[in-house]
Amino acid sequence: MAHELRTLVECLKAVAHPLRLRVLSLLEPGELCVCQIAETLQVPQSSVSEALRELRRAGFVVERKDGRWVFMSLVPQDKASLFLKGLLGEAAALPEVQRDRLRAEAVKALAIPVVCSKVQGAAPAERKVARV
Amino acid sequence: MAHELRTLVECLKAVAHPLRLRVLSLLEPGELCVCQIAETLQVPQSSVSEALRELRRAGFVVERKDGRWVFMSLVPQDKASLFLKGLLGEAAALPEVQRDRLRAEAVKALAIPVVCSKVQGAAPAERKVARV
DNA sequence: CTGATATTTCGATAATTTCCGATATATACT
DNA sequence: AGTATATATCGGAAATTATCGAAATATCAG
Repeated sequence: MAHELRTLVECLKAVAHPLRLRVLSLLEPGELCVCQIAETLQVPQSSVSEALRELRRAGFVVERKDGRWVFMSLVPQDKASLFLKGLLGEAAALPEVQRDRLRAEAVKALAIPVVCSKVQGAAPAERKVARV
Repeated sequence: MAHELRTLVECLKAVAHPLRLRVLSLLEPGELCVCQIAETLQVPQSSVSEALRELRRAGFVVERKDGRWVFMSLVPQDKASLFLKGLLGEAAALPEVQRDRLRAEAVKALAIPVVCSKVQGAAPAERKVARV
């Protein structure tokens, strides 16, 4: 996997972050697109995008583009690694992660465009028109 | 192990650091005292002490005091965890870590007080009396 | 092309982490 | 007691990371 200390440390940093670890755990059962993740975790879409960029840099996930959306999934040989198996095992036991998984099931039941539209308008609690 | 996402992330942060990961790997074969680690890794003693504090906080190592010196070792049940086994396995393959191990063997061949005196006097080339 | 939608990148502040010398604490020795 | 030794903690400047709205990019649909 990593051939240098520096590289291994970068991998560890990538997962040593609550959002990124939740995203990684969400992907264990299978691929999801960015907006599905954002909706599931209720965080800004740009934050999800940045989290995925780091996970990709570290080599944990890969993307598959399909039209407008981007599906991310765990890379299979990483899934086989003792380290990642151990980590995902630990994570799967956490209540936060289990809640995320349930929520993901509900989100996956919806059509993707519906999910995406929810995400883009979601963030500011109250905001209607008011441009500058 | 961790019962909360926060906790698990703290554990990951603890090892997502080059010095701390090297220290953790050094301890795999068995306990070492602070000055042995500092001498092996050629870093300031205060840095080793801080690294060990973080590793202890994260629950990876425990201390055993013996007179003036403090021996640190991995906690056994952690060694059994899939996560740590995987991580230490990855780390053991790294050239930096292998070099550290060799150096540790040489250091362990010396008497501890000798090692300690090397460490404390290391940084400033020469200092003799001069007390304000 | 125009407009809508999905995602990425940018910008800029805030928060956290790193690093190591200096100092403090703790234990041993005399 | 005092001195020496081993480790811990502090201080605080520099570097890194987090965060998220805003702007940019890319793709689709007419």
